[in-house]
This record gives sequence, C-alpha cells and structure tokens, in this order.
Amino acid sequence: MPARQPSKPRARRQTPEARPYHHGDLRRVLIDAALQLAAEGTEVSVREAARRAAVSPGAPFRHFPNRDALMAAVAEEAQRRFRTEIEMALGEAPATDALGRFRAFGLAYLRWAMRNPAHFEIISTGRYFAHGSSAELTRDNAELVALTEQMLTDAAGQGLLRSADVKCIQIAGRALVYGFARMNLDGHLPRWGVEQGEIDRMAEGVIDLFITGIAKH
Amino acid sequence: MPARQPSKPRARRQTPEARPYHHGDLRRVLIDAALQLAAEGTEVSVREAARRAAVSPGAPFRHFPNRDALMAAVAEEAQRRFRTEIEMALGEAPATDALGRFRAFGLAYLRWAMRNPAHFEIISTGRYFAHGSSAELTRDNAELVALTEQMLTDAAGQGLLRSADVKCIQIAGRALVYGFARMNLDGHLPRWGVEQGEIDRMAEGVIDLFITGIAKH
DNA sequence: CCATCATGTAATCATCGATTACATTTTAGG
DNA sequence: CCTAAAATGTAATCGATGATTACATGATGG
Repeated sequence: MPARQPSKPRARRQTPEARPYHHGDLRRVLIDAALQLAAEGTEVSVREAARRAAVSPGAPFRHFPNRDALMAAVAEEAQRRFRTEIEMALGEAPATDALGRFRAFGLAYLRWAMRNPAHFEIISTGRYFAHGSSAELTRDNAELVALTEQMLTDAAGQGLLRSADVKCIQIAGRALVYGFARMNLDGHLPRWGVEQGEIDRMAEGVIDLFITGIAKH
Repeated sequence: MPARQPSKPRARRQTPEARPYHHGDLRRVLIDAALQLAAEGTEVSVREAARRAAVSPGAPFRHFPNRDALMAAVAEEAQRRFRTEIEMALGEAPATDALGRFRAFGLAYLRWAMRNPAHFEIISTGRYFAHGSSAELTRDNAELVALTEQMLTDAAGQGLLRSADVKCIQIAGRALVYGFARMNLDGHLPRWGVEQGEIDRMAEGVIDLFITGIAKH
C-alpha cells in the first residue's frame, strides 16, 4: 500500500480522509463487491460494484474488458469456495467406502448450494457469461466430473452397484443434486410442499433414496 | 381485458401500405414474438418484441403494465403447451399401471424440455418474473404436483414401491427430471460426457434407473 | 530525475424499461 | 346516425446500464 505524498500535489483534498488516487486493489474489491451483491440478491451490475468500491463507473473496465469477464472472475471465486467445501467433506470420508464417499460428495454439494444460492447460480447457469470463456472453471468442472466417475467406478469394482452402467448413474446423480439445488434456487421447493426448515432433511433423504436405489441390496 | 371480435374486416386495408392505425391483436402478436425471440436464443426485450410487431416502443405498455407482465403471459402460453404435451402422453398410458404412468410423465416432461429449452426456462426460472404473480401458472403447477403425488400414492397402494416415503420419492423424481432438463439448458450435458445425439437415450436411461431404484425388487 | 505505463476520472453513446402528453380509431348511448 | 368516451398507438423523454474514448494522475524503474 503506497503512502500518499501530501507534500507536492496541489491540495485536491485536504480533508483527513484524502484517499490516494489509485485504489490499491480494485480488481479484488470489485469481485468481492459483486459476490456480496449476489449474496444480497441484488442484481449484479458493473456500475453498482463500482459504486460499492467508491470508484467511477468506468474504472472497472480497466480490470475487466467487459461485464462478462467480471462475472467470470466472480464465478471463479465462488467455484473455489465450492470446491473447498467439497474437498473438506471428502477429506473426512473414509477412502475405502466408495459409495459412502459418493454420498458425502452429494451432501456437501447440496449443503453448499443451499447456503450459497446466489453463488451457486453464478457458477451453474450460463446466463451470466459463457462458461467456456474461463479455463479455470472448465478445468475445475472436468475434475469434479472425473472425481464422481472414479467414485462410481470404484463402487462398481467393489460390487456395490446394481447396474453396471456407471455413466447413466453418474448423470442421474448429478441431475438429482443439480435439480434439487435449482429447485431451491428457483423457489420451487415450497410449491412442492417442502418448507424452509425441512430442506436440509429432505436433501439428505433424496440422496439416501438415490444411494439405496443404485446399491446392490 | 379486451375480448376482441375481429368480425368485420376493415375497408382501410385496400391501399397496400396503409396499415390500420390499430394493430388488431397486438397483445397476442407480442406474446408470439416474445416466444419466438426466446426460441431463437435472442434475449427477450419489450422493445424487440415491439420491433417485431412493427409497432412503437411504447405500444406494448398499453397491453402489459410492465415487462414482467409480458413475460408472465409468455410463460402462461409456454406452460399451456407444456401441459398439452404431458396430458397427451398420459392419455396414452394405461390408467391401471401407476408406476408406468409416472414413467410416462417423466419421459414427456423431458421430451418437451429437450425440444423447447427456451420455453422451459421461461416456465421454470423465477428470473424473468415473479412466478407467484400469475394465478394461472400457480394453479397449473399445483395440479402437476398433485398429479405426481397421486400417481405415487397409487403405486404405493398397489405395493409397487420399496419405500413408503412418497413425498421424498416425489421430490427426488422431480429434482431428477428438473435437474436433467436444466443441465441441458445450461449446457452441462456435453461437459458431463453426454453428446447431442445421445441426449434422448440418456434421458430415458436416467428415468428408468430411477424407476428401477424406487420399485419393489 | 524523468519517461513510461498502469490506473482512475469525466464525458459520451446506444439500448432498455418505463412514463407522459398527444393523436387516432373504435365503440356505445341517446 | 352522431357524438362523446374509451381504447389503442405514437412521439418525446427519463433514468439506469454496458461500453468507449480522451484525459489526468500517480507509481515505477532506468
């Protein structure tokens, strides 16, 4: 953080809160502001993020070529937090029980999605920006895909699955958690008779139903 | 609510380019234009719909108090088409086989969602407008919820289900099809290894996996 | 010490949703 | 019929937004 030089420059602002002309780390602050806007339910706009950072409306474009690039950076940050949650959950699951790990994965997925709906939406929907434009997001996602496939392949190898069609099970599992998370996000759960306080229990019930369904008796 | 009677054609139409000052049925045309915009992937804006209807940018506001009201009307139209598809599918399913009807429902749901992704999105996501603002949409949806519950209750009554927790099965089933439809919508399927030509088959596979999982034996 | 580059500001543009004042057409009542 | 009111479209305008440009300022390194 460079200290300002009050000696030379013409006193553009003698008041004690004279901020330096340069912000310091505007890029970071803009991402955080956008994340917070999303978390608040406010629609994310470049100008509003700039406003929160107490900076002119054009300033963000020095750090992001356009709105989509800002949103991509926001999504990358959200995705990082998401992955952290997943990895912590898997770190606590016994490495030997493939199906148990698959279950822990699903629970962590839903847990995070329920608690961070706006961030989950930014990650998941392609509306805010083209997902393919972020190499980090693409890579991260491929790793998660590979991870679930590995867990199911292991489970199949241990003779835990009823069906040998690992890919179909993988897609179905992903669709299940994604669908549940989006139902929550899109406000469908109340309309389907799931009250607020009931959500976490239902998330677990749905996952266990699925695990039971694919497991060999 | 103008219930129009287009009984008498206007003589003004003689001159080729002299269009009538009044549009005729602008409301209907705007809804269709918006539906088409969505189907094309173009973002739906009031102005663009007006442009397609060859009408001034302010004209739509004579028929809809705001953008959300237009979107709600569009969603109602889309929902009507969706329901038609569902009802046709159920009309062909034997009334006695509750689980078979449940399956047919899921297949019709996914079939329509795969072929009308933009319309499905308008129906399903709450971003375009507040779903609660449309009584028709709310009622329609409640009927579908009740319908699935009935099918599952029947199946349980016939001793076809492994678990007695009908509600959990209902939510899981809905999450499954909703999640699959949204994965398609959000462009996730290719990233999860499901190619274009494979989608229909995978949709069926996912549903059958679920049915097998919840069925006794 | 100074030249260069990164970073922020100010002004401006086009688009969009929305509102208002006004014009035109349709329709209903006497 | 005729005319007054209601319905419907136009034109002009507002505020917010994403985006671009010219310019000002401050940081950095040779």
